[in-house]
Amino acid sequence: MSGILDVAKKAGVSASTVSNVINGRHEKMRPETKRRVLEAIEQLKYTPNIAARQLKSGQSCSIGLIIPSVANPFWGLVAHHVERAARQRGYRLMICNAERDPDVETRYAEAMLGSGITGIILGSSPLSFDYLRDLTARGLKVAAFDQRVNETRDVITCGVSVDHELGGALAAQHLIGLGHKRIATVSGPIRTNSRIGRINGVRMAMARAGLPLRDEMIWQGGGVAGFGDLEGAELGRMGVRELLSRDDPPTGIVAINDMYALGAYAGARDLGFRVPDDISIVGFDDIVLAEIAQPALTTIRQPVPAMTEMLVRMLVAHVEGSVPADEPAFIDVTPQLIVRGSTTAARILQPA
Amino acid sequence: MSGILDVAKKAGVSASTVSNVINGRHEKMRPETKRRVLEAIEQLKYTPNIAARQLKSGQSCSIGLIIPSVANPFWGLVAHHVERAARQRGYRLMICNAERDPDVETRYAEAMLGSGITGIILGSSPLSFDYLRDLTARGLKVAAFDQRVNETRDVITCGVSVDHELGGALAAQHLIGLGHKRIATVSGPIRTNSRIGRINGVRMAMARAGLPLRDEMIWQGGGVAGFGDLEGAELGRMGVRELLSRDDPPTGIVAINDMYALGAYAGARDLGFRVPDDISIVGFDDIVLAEIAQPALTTIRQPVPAMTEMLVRMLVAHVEGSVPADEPAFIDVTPQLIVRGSTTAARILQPA
DNA sequence: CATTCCTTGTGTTACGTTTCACTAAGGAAG
DNA sequence: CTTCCTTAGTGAAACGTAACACAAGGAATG
Repeated sequence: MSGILDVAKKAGVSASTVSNVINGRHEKMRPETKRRVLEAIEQLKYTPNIAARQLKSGQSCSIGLIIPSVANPFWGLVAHHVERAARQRGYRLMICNAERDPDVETRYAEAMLGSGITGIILGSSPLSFDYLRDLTARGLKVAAFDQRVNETRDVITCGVSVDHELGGALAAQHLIGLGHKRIATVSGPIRTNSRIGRINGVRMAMARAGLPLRDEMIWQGGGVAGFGDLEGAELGRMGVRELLSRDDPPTGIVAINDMYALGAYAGARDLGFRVPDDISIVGFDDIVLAEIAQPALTTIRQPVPAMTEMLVRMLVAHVEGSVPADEPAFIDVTPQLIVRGSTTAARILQPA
Repeated sequence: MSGILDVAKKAGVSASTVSNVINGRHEKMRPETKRRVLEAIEQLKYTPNIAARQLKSGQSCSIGLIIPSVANPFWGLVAHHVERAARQRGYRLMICNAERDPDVETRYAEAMLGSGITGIILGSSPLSFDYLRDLTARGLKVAAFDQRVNETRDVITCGVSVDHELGGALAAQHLIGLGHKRIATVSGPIRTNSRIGRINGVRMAMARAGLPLRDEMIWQGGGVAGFGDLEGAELGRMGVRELLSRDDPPTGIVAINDMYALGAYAGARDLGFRVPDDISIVGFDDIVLAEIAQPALTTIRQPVPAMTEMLVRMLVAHVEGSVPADEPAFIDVTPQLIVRGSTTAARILQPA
């Protein structure tokens, strides 16, 4: 493994000059010198040692992404776009999967900070960010996907989020507009701000239409600590089975995300209900499979490319310390209702 | 940011002793000393600087995973299990997404090697690994998911793979056993060993049954360089639409993976074909959604947890230089046919 | 009592890079 | 001729840690 000194010797210059070449300070030398150095680098197949560079400069040129659950293709899509946005700015992306477990998230964030990554994007939207306070106190910048402007500004640096309330409301309004009166929600643990927001949106829209969202219509399943979406589809299936087995089953379902919605399809089928004839289902996210599913899933789309672009831009600006003061730290984006085949008019005169 | 010297001063010992405490060489000191050091570490909230440690020791305690396409939940599952296996051994996992683009893969591998990661797992199974030869020459150990023992031993350190030929054959045999005679395959670019293997398996099984797999029944779509699975479902849809529009449409489809298979569902529906009544479809991988889909997808399951466990074990052994000579470098695992609802008996007396 | 050994540490160097102050050479201005 | 500026490049000091050789003090041994 050859170092900067070997290159320097071979090119007949000093290590400083080689460093200057590598780091693009070309104006400080003759073209001839630069050419010799580049040639030496080429011949020795020299690659800068990132650890040493980082140790010295404190910069890592990487950002981190902590994903709630790699099993949900939605987060795969997010990762894909975050990576693109980061790469455009010369940053690499380190992806970690924490299954929404604060302990695991803390460990990863700790490891990243320790390895010189000073900016991370957090995909989960926990109720409290207190467990990250130590890290942010030590210089970590945390950008939150799915976190709207709120009282946690001291620990969260910036955030981009779809308006979850609005999204939930759009979903519910769509069902209400189709004549549905008994609407239920299906979710895993409602212990993230995004989920609470979505459910609240449903509740508000229903309230505006004079329909109460009773507690027993908010189906909630799953374990206690660390809840990925690996089982999301399975939970959706269970939830719908249970809801449809009741005396007074709902005719419309708002699933907490598309994985739950696709699971809900299966749960409805298990009991002989047809989607959408017997039960209308709305998802959230608009993953690729939503369009492919049978029937194609009506869902609330999050504009992922735009969101990740903004988030990465803000995070990088903070990491580089070049954040414009007039730029808002938190940005809300608008979700969009995509109507497909999984929703239809409620049957008239449903049995009470 | 406090360093090892601050801790040493606070505990009244030398930096070496602190280092010994951190690295578990507890037998070299009195319990009392150790306690004082730990206390100082606690009070100062000291975390070792990973860059410095790595620079000094050359070890990074991380392995890398280069994923063909984060948009395919199958790779999400793989990432999940690789991460578990790595963590159990004290390694962190750095995940990168390269969309099967050799240039991107090279860049990421380069970045990882430069940052001290000497072992990576490669998810794609390209026809040639030559583009990695430079990296392996510089010390990178590459473990291949999906690569069977072959002539590339000099560049690939170890590998675990499902027997793709067998998997393809199982899929085809299943269809043949159900009376299907016109069987087609649907895939994106057939330019990985895994895809070639799967198609060959189909071909071999058909040949054994006296059925030729004609070239026009091997539908292949997609672009030229870098082909993710983001569009996998869409390609599956297109492929099946085209195949079913022919004069002599197939009655059975083997999709190159589950995403294509789910896309194939949509393609069949687009043309009014019912699955499985009019067309039987077999997938490959067994992603979570395979069971949820309507109808549930018959597919070839890869035993992901076992595969990742073995792969990580072998890779870590090589990285640590403690590889037992008797351990085989390449392991084949057996795929399993999971029969669900997307396949059924071919209609008797199909129109010629 | 002298020697050897063990325990419990310590001091120093090196890892490969960046950065900053500095300089040698050449030219322009006063 | 001197002074000053610019260009092109140098030298050395860090960054925070691990590793190795070594040392002080006491116990065991001959």
